[in-house]
Amino acid sequence: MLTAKGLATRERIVDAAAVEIRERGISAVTLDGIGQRSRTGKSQLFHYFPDGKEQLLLAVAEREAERVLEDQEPQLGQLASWDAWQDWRDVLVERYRRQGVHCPLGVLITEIGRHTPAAQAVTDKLLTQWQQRLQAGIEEMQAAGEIRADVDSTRAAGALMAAIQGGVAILMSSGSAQHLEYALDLCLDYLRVKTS
Amino acid sequence: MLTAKGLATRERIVDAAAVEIRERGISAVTLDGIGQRSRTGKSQLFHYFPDGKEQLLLAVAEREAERVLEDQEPQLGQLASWDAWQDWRDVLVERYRRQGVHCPLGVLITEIGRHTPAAQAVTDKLLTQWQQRLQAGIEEMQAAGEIRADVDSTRAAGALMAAIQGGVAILMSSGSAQHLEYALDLCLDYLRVKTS
DNA sequence: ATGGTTCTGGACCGGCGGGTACAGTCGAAG
DNA sequence: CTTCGACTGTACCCGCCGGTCCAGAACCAT
Repeated sequence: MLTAKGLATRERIVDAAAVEIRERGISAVTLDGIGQRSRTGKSQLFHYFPDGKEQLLLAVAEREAERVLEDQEPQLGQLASWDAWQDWRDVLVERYRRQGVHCPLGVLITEIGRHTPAAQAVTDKLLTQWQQRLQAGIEEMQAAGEIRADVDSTRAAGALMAAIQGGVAILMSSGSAQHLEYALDLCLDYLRVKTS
Repeated sequence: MLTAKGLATRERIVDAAAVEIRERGISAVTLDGIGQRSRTGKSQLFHYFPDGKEQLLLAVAEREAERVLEDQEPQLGQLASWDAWQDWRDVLVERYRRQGVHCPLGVLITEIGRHTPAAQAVTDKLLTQWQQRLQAGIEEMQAAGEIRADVDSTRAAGALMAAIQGGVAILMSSGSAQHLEYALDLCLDYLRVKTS
């Protein structure tokens, strides 16, 4: 089992791993480095994560995935007016602009993502939840007559997801959030169109 | 200098590295593995790439970047009608659907991309060229009266780029090209809108 | 053929990093 | 205060992998 002290240590390790990934990049992350930053050693590390590095990295991925959605609250839950959508857009852009070049989640996924099913599940869950929230917002707007009824909300939400992911990908490699804004705004403009 | 034989060997090495990255993922790529697949040894490897692994990987990245644009020809150069746009879209989706989970370029960039300026330049060049081609196509359509004149071609082309990158990113982690299609189609629908 | 260059094979090295072993220390329950 | 499990520090192991070295084979020009 886990005592309070143990839990705190475990948390310190995950935090340290997350920071280490952000600052040095996934390929430069070492267990020793994580140990040093969290003021622990490999013995603790393997005590809390018996399966070693992979298990630890997975824990970090789960934590980061939760954070992605949390950072969009409360805006993501109140997409019932154009102002609200704009607010959400601004929060999202700002969040990623600040994060800048370092996308711990993306890096984590591309690194361990396609090999282990567990990591893949983390991505799937995040993407699905995110998209559902957007779709719910679109449908709310349709119910209020603000978006044409003939817009396919699944497709639109899916496109929005791709726009976000792509914008962030380009942000990571170029450092500019311009594409993210372009893509987001184009999607929103599309939704705002009154007549097809 | 380089003899014909040497050039062939060099090519074999780059090919082998590209395949190795596709099949095993960047983190599992080793010089020994590349040597084995290309029926060479590390001595040749360092003979043709004195700066070692990084230089080799960069060469692979350059090759893959060129291929990305080549694979879209001739469609990318003839975006002068809606049918042509549709053809381009289909070619793109099919290309990435076939490539499936393995995106050597993306992987390469996220791995060595943000650290070395040389690798960053490869991405920038690809993205810029690609976007310019799209923008030229949009402007051609505008000149022909097929797209509203008040559409900002730079923004639209940028959004299209983000849509593609995001769609591919999701394709890589989920295996489905659905999002890529949604995003592409939404952008094209947006361009097709007659009245704002 | 002969000299010089390019090309190739194979043995070697050094350190880095994930993982293990073990001997403790702490802390709470009885 | 004892006891037992959770917790922690240290030292160690070992396989892997990027990189080096050098001797020799192949190739090319004159």
